[in-house]
Amino acid sequence: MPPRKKNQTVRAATLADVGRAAGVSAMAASAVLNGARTSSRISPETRKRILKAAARLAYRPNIAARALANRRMHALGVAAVIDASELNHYFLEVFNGILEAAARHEQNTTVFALHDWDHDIARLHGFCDGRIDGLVLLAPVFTRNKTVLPTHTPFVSIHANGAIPHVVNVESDEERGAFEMVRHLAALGHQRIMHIAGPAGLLGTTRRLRGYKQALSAAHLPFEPRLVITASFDSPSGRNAMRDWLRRHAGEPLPHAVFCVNDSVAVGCLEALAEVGLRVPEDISVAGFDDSLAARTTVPQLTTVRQPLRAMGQRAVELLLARIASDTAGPARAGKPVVFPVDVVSRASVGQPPVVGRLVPAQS
Amino acid sequence: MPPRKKNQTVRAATLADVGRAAGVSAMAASAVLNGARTSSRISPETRKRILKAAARLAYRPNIAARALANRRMHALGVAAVIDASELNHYFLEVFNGILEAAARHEQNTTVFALHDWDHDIARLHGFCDGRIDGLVLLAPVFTRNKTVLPTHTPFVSIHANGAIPHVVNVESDEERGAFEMVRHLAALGHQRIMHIAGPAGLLGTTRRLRGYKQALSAAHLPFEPRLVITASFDSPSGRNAMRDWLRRHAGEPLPHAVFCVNDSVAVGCLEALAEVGLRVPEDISVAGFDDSLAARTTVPQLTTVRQPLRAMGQRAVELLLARIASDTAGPARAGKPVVFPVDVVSRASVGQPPVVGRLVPAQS
DNA sequence: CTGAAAGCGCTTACAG
DNA sequence: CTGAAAGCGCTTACAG
Repeated sequence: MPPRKKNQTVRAATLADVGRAAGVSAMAASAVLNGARTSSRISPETRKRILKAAARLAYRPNIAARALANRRMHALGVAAVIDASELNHYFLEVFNGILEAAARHEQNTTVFALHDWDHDIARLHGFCDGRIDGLVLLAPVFTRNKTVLPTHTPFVSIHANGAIPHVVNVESDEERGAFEMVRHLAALGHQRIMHIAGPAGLLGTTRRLRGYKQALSAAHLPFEPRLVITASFDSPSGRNAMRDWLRRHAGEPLPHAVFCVNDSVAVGCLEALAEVGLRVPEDISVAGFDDSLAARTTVPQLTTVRQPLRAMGQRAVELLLARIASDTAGPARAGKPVVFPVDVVSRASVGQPPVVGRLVPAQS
Repeated sequence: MPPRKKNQTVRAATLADVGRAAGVSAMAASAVLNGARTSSRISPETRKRILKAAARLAYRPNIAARALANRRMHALGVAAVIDASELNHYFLEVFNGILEAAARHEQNTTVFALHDWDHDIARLHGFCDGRIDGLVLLAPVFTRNKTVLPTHTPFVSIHANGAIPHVVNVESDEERGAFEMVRHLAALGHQRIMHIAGPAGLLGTTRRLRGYKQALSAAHLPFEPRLVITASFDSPSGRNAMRDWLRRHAGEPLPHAVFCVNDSVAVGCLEALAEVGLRVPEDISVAGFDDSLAARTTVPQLTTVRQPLRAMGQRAVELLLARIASDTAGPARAGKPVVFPVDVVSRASVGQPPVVGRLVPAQS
């Protein structure tokens, strides 16, 4: 019986090994292989010898050692809550942007999954232990008065739910997005425009509601409080909210359109309308916000507001790298958020209002 | 004018700093703060002094230094192609599982985004430079004969498209999933069951097709080659494939059901059917595979095959950690893939076959 | 119970 | 053009 191949992990080659093999110092090898300093200081022949030895030994620089010597990990962190299935698409888009930008700048990306921002603040501190050079906070929601962030690490946030001291926030013009959408609906002739708002107290909810109100006023449409209802950010809550409203208002005039706080809620809204036999957009139009994956897979596809999530992720990384390079964890340009524009994306869920006003169907 | 607050990043405190502040050696501080070795070797009072000093200085261990000393980064890598929007949901689910398991074992997770497995093999080598202790290959597709993976790093793959030497693969029983789905359709009375297959040459395509054929045969249904068409894994290709087929077979008997290679293709199939006025599931049933996000947002929702993606991600991490602990990069249990069971998830897109056989509608 | 020493693998000055 | 030395911040033996 042949001896079993053990295939034990062999110690990886070091610069010293390479130097020895090439008959030079580890230093010379360093200059050639990882040389920040011009490797022109090494003679061409020596250089070739070193390169050959490195190839033969399959030399790979040890990142930890380099990081220790340089005091830079060339790694960025991303802290996010990503369990909630409803945020998946949001996370993925932004995350892709982050990865792209990080890769372009030869930075690693480490992901820290949180469950709850307030609760996990200690873990957040734990991440800032030299393994990353800076941290992107993805949609952080700190509700406590004074949340203390680690001081030795530069931060950038995306869609922060409120200003965080010393942290630049990357956000989109949600208020304008809501405004444009509702203006779009009004321009099509919709007059009774309903809004399914998000949970109270969140910045996104407030901004989108504000845009809705302003657009109504700009279109000289009355603001009717009973046309504003509340949901969470997920589709079941959207479905329930809409279902509920329909039940209570049977026999009354049907809204011409519903502007939902996000796409998931809009999906729930579509379901509730389908349940009572209302057709979208023939009987009633529905609009969302986010342009998530869901927006393109519903039937009909959702008219919605698109935020340039990928670009926002990229921008966050660039801001963060600038912050790291400038070596300040402090308020480089704090308080001045970077705001991205948004677009209305027209799809099939929004059409003309019906010529003959419809009523809310009686429930079975 | 007050002097501008510069807020320069101050050097983070080290063990030496803490030791000095507490009047002990760095070593004593190490034992108390990061102590693998019982910190009982430090007297309670000293211990308290050290803890207090550490808190005052906001001491954080430097991960790079620790990694260098330990030769272990406590970090895992995940290499994946994640741009393709169609893989998003797949990636997210698995990734969540990976993050959970990694966090449970106090491991970091670093993501390496690839564009193409064959092409990026050099970058893959580049990642294995001491920054991670092991690497999860997510759905790798190597098409070259001999792909050489780095030798000093343990690997685990998920859904590898073919065996990779020395790498344990975590996969699901796709063949059985396809079999069960088609058997389910046949049991409902569907006889003419169409299959929209994936691109040729991929393992997933082959396995699902094989399950389809076996189920037909088990149900004593004839295998009709013209009922098998090919698409990619995305919905536009699914739509086109179905559209095309309908166009060519106008006036012929309509299939009772369509089993699609994945949910995205099923979404495209739904669209093509809707275009010609066919109702799902009244006129024809449609089934997918994957139970992706799309499966729950279509109208009607998709009957599909669920793979336990999250659990598979977790398992991959556990296998990888075992491999790392055993300190072998070699074939610990190579060649023996870990196979997860799959389930048929019943939703509204599959119903009874129509009592009166329908014909493929003539195209406008 | 505690400390001085050596080493992890790399860099960056500083000498030749 | 090249090398010996010191240091990044932590650990792990080894002495007291």
